Amino acid sequence: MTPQLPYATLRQIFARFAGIEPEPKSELEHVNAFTLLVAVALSAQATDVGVNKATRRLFQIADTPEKMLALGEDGLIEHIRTIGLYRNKARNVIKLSRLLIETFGGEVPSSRAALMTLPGVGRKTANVVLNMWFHHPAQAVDTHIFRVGNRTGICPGRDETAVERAIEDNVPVEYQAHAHHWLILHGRYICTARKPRCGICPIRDWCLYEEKTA
DNA sequence: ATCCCGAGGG
DNA sequence: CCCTCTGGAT
Repeated sequence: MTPQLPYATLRQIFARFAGIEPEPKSELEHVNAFTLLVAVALSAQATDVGVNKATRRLFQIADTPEKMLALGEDGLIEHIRTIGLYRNKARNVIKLSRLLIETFGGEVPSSRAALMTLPGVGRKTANVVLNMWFHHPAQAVDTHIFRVGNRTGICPGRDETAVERAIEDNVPVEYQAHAHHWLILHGRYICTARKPRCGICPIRDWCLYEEKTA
């Protein structure tokens, strides 16, 4: 495994991220807590661009659990057919909407345990909602953060939970609130899975990745 | 470990 | 063609 970069180096790396983008935010479109939850659930193994394309119209029709139930599973499928895994996602969103109404008073719950009782909501999705909506210092580890964390040495770990711990234990506290989105954006546009753009990487000086091609 | 599963890029 | 995209349930 790639060794963990020292604390002093992480300070320099995140100071660099903060200089480039002081207020990094999600590129997932949403209008309230419910639509954020749905958008994040739909984003599993899919691009933000693809999810936004589908939810732009969907959320004009169904931006509450009640309206989502009224739309129904088949109606929902018509909107998200262009997103991968759409059958599982449609079923989960309908069941999740019903559960929100029947068990949580129509509100999105604010604890990780409660969020994870919702169908289609695992630890990663729960942590994104906690971070973005409730401003908890929760570290959601997705495909980008897992790859970037291990490739660079910023937050290495064998599985998602280990990476989550590495962030909590090693990233300077003042940077933890924004760490998630900084790492996401870095992974999406610079440290890409297939052909990382090391030639324009702002943290190249500290990176432990060997293949520093252009 | 496997399945789900379309769009976009290379 | 193959790989990747803010995973989760079985």
